Amino acid sequence: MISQKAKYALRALIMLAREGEGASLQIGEIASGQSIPKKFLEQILLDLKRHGIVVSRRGKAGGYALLKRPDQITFGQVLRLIDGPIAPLPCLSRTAYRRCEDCSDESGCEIRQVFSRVAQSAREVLDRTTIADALGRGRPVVEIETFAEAEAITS
Amino acid sequence: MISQKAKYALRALIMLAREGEGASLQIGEIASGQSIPKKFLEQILLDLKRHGIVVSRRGKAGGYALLKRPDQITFGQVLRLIDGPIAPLPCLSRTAYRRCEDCSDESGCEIRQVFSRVAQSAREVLDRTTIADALGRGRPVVEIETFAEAEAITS
DNA sequence: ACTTTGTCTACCTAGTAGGTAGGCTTAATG
DNA sequence: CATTAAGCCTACCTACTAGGTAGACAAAGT
Repeated sequence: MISQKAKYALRALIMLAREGEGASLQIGEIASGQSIPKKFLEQILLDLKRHGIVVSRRGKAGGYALLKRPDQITFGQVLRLIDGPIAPLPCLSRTAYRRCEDCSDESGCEIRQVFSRVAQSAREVLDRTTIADALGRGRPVVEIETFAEAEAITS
Repeated sequence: MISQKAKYALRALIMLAREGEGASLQIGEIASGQSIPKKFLEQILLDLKRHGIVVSRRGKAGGYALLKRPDQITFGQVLRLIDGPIAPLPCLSRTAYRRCEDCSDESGCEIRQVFSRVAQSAREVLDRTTIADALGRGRPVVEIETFAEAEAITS
């Protein structure tokens, strides 16, 4: 299950993207528009800002706007930065690999083998789908044809 | 991330399956063989028993054995009974559907649409792969379709 | 100055993960 | 029929996390 926080983050980004290029919204507008607790959203946006996805302006008439283009923000990125690794086992994460303590033979681990397929297909969706894709009734997801291309995205 | 408990359950089932048809093992044997805390494993096996996956015999020379055939026990079943729903959103679970509180229009929800693809592919793997599949060095039941997928498995 | 926005730090509460402890029941076996 | 070795059951514990709240401070527009 993805966290409430990640859902809020995605909803906020989608709302900002809908606003159009360069446009900004205030925390309060997003919060009431999406029924997100305002002070909680504050922390989330701050987090997105620290990761360079969004910019803010302070003071009267301040607010938040997207820094990256909607088609350059993937669900995977957002999810990783809010919820942590996507992989179902630490030993399968590319971005935050950790050995399983109790696993003696990683490459022979049957459980790992099965879940590696789950992880792979989850990444395939999440690292390819962008905020822009989610937005319109526009075309779903672009097919990726080469392995190199997939690698580039997954980085 | 799947829980430690689910991993233990799967490892115990795999070990029992390796033992062969009708054969039984004691909690202690499984616990030490797989480095699982014994009293914790006790609870897990009890749970598997209540769900009809495993049978026990009490008293001296007791132990546990598989009740279902290894090819009739899927990873999905085990995961659901230990960790709960597989779906990344409550509103996507088939076995434990729940509306998202704060979602006004479920069918139009962009987040749901994206994650439904993740859920779908996770189910595709987990509900098809059985303990028997995990066992052998034989390849899993599901066809391998993409290069990336093949990469992931051999890695 | 004053007001309205974002920023930062601290804190809170319920629930869960990952176990431990210990008494009770069942069944071989000597 | 007592002993002993297994599973069964209930209770409990500790650390951590999810999902927030609270409130003082800092910048910027008017």
